[in-house]
Formats: sequence, C-alpha cells, structure tokens
Amino acid sequence: MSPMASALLPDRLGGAPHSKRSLRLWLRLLTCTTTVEQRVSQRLRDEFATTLPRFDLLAALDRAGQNGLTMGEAADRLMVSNGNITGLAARLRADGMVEAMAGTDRRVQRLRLTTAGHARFAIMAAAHEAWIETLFADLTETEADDLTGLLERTKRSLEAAAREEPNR
Amino acid sequence: MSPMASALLPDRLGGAPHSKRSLRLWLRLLTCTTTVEQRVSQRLRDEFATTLPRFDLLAALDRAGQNGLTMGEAADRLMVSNGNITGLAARLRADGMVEAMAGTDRRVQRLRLTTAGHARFAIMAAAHEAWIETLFADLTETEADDLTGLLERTKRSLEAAAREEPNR
DNA sequence: CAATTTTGCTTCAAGCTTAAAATATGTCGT
DNA sequence: ACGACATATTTTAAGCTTGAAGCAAAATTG
Repeated sequence: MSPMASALLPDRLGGAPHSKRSLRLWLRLLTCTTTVEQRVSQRLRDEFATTLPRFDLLAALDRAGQNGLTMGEAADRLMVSNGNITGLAARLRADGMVEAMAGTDRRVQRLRLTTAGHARFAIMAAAHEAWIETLFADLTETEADDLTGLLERTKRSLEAAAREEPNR
Repeated sequence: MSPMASALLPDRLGGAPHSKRSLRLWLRLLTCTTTVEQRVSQRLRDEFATTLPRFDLLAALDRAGQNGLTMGEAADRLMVSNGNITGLAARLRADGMVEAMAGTDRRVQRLRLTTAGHARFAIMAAAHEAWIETLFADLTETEADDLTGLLERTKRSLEAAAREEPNR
C-alpha cells in the first residue's frame, strides 16, 4: 500500500463509512474549485474587464484553431447548455472577439476567434497561466502529479456511476 | 518518494514546466467538480424540486443548530456575497423552510430552520449522501483519503498564494 | 416525394450571482 | 450628546445559467 496514505490523512476518519468519507472529499473538492474560480474571476475582471465564462469560450475557440467550433461543440466542451452559448457568443461578438461563419448546413453557426480576439486571448492566457501556477505553487511536482492522477480516477468513477444509472 | 507517483501519472508530462502541470491539474479539478455539481443539481430538481444553492444554505443552517446563523455568517460558510444570501433566504422563507428572528442588534437577521424545514432537510440530506457515495464509489478508501489529503494541501497552497498577494 | 423525425440553434422565464451603492444601526471618542 | 466611523444587510443593474418550448433546416422513411 502507499506510504503516503496515512501521512496525508488530515484527520482521524479511520473507521468512517464510505459515505462520510465521500462527503468530506466532495466538500474539499468544492472548496478548492470555488476558491480558484473566485480568484481567477477577480483577476479577469480587474486586469482584463472580462469574465470567466467568456474566457473559457475564447480558450475553447483558440484551441480549436481556424475551423472553430459549432455552437453545439462549444457547449459540449464547456459543459453548459446550448442556450448558454447563444448568449455568450453574442456578447463576445459584440466585444469583437469572435465571429460566426455559415456553412452549407444552414442550421449550424460555426464560431471562431477574430484576429483581434486571437491576439487579445494570447495575452490573457499567458496571465491566466501565471495566476494558476501561483495558486498551486506550494504543491511539489509529485503532489501535483498524484493529485492529477487521482482526479483522473475520480472522473472515471463519476462516469461509471453515470453508466450504472442512465437516468433520462 | 511515494511509489504511487509514477503509477498515477496519467500521461507523459515528465519535464513539463510547473505552469503546464498546474494548468492540467486545474482543468481536471474543474471538470470533476462541475460534473458532480450537475449530477447533484439534477437530482435535487427531479426528486425534491429544489436547487443546490438552497440545499447548501439549508445544510449550513442545519449544522448551525438552534441558534442558526446571521446572514453574514451564512455568506461566509457558503463563500458567496451577502446580497446572495438575502435573496436565497427570502426564497427559502417563502418555501416555509427557514425563519428569521431578530435580536437586540437590529441590524442582524438571524436565520434558522423551521420545524418543517428541519424535517425536510433530513430527508434530502440522506438522499444527497447516498448520491455522493455512489459518485465516488469506484475510489478505494486509500485513494479517497489520499485525495482528501492532497486537496487539503491544495487549500493551503491557495491560502499561501493569497497571503503573498493580499490584493484588496 | 411527401410525411415524419431528428438535429442545431434560439427564445423565454426563472433563478443564481456579483460588485457597487444605499440604508440603517451600532460604537467610539470627545 | 455629537460626529465620525464601522458593521450588517438590502437594493440594484448586469451578467450567467438552466430546462423547456419553439423554429427552421436536414435526414429518414414509407
């Protein structure tokens, strides 16, 4: 067994049932995520006068390259509803960061960054990367890798649970 | 060093700079949290016709006991703004789940669960605990404990970063 | 090819969330 | 008691988010 296990145990939860363990884990996961989100949001607002949802859509489009993404693909990437992307894209278009192009299928809106949007995102992304680095700076490389690995395992657990109960 | 480290490494990120490592970690953290939130939200909606923010406030009040919480304390616990609690409390009062009592200091609103609210929350909390358990069911006890411990370390890193840069 | 279903997106109403300004109350120093 | 400051909460405007309903354009099928 891993020698880290007991060293990392933050408090006596020895014989606790799995449900209490899970609850505690979930609470910490949520706290960490909320904290990072709040810090990043504040910075985006203060330094770039923008928001996290806008930044996330720009990031997805940047990653997608010249072809861009359809509304639906963007919704999948960001794990949000279609209707959400409609509004977000409209705001980013008003900002001059994003443009839409029509293809043969006249139902689909394909989004991509404008030249200005691409340049501006590059600047924001560099700052963003530095903020994230600072936030996690106290973790060693090993800790970060262990954590990333365990989160991958967690993701698989969540997917397994979804398969068990294909609700809806 | 921990023998888990390399075993857990999900992909070759060997010589990556710390910033890339952190970015990847942050992305996974966010994905896991978002997924759990969406699953729990859907359940709360389908089975109890309520929302996650409402559930969270009820949980904080339940934990606080007979004395309840002031608006400000509740905002701290939930890591949201004061104005947020004002609206949330109003809705929960309309639902008959929460009541407010005045003390000597006429600025403070002290919130607590009604009898009906307490009973209803107990039912929801039990269901909630079971959902969470299911979602994390594929993690071993050791994995769950390691993960909880690493998240504790992460929380401390976030706090340290805040101390470095006491922005505002 | 017409009828039906599916797909991609938008609209809508409701709720959540925030930062900033406003309000009201309490406290402190003199 | 007075004025100045601090504290607790509410209000406001703007944006984010969702599920459901709606609409138009494909795709399918008889």
